[in-house]
Amino acid sequence: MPELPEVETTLRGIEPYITHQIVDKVVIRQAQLRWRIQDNLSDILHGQRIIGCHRRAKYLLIQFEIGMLLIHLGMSGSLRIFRGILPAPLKHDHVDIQFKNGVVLRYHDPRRFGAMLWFEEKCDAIPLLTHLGPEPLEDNFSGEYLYATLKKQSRPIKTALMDNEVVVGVGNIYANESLFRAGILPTRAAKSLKKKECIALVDAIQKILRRAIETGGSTLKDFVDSEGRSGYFQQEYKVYGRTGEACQVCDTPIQKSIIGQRGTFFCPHCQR
DNA sequence: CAAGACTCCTGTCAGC
DNA sequence: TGCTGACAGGAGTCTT
Repeated sequence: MPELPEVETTLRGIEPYITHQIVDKVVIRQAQLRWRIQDNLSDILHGQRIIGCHRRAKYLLIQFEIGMLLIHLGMSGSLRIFRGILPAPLKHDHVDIQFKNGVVLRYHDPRRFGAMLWFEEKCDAIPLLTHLGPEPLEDNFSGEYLYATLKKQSRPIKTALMDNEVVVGVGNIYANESLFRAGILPTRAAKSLKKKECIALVDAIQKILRRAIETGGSTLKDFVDSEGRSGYFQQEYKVYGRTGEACQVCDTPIQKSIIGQRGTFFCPHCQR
């Protein structure tokens, strides 16, 4: 799935083209995503101007004067901008948002785990957004914060990292990679981490996410950014999907296990 | 209350 | 080669 770097990359890709633009219509070819897109979305948005685009966790928030369109890319979603001639929709091109100036924002999502929801209430009244923890790249996500938060948690550290109430935007791939870089076994009880380890872990998460954003961001091989280029962060995985391969640091074979129903990859020698 | 299982969906890949 | 089945994955929700 697009993890946070992909969502951020997507935001940066679409934002310049759609901010201040006025919606002409919304064409919905497949409304059944994770939740059904409401039928009258085109009526609601017709003639409405986008006043800003933001990201919170992996949610894209498209702000209008009368409300907000929340878009989640699920695990296989992508958004593309088209100007000029609009190509015929491909399979899984579920929604087009057409603007008065001719620009089209097209939503593509083969597995339909994504979402496109309209809210008229304020952000702090939207349940999806109210229980989210800190953004991983902001100052309030620190080693001290993580240490304090995990202090009483007996669940595995990897499970805690992937919990959006602890920190948002760390999905399975980045949880695996950051634990490897911090030298921490994913099975460790969260509360067993020393403050030093929490600091190292936060540092690893931030380095990996920043690097992924810099390189354009990609997790799934079919991720496509807003102009249709695919990312290439997947070339840099150290443990994810490398079961049996030699650890790049110590040559020990990478092991795989399942934690919280998620594939978990680690080096039993480098991670303690 | 916490932890785990289940759910949505389709493309991909292993196994026969 | 073709078919079947398992699997992946974010995150809300239901079950234990």
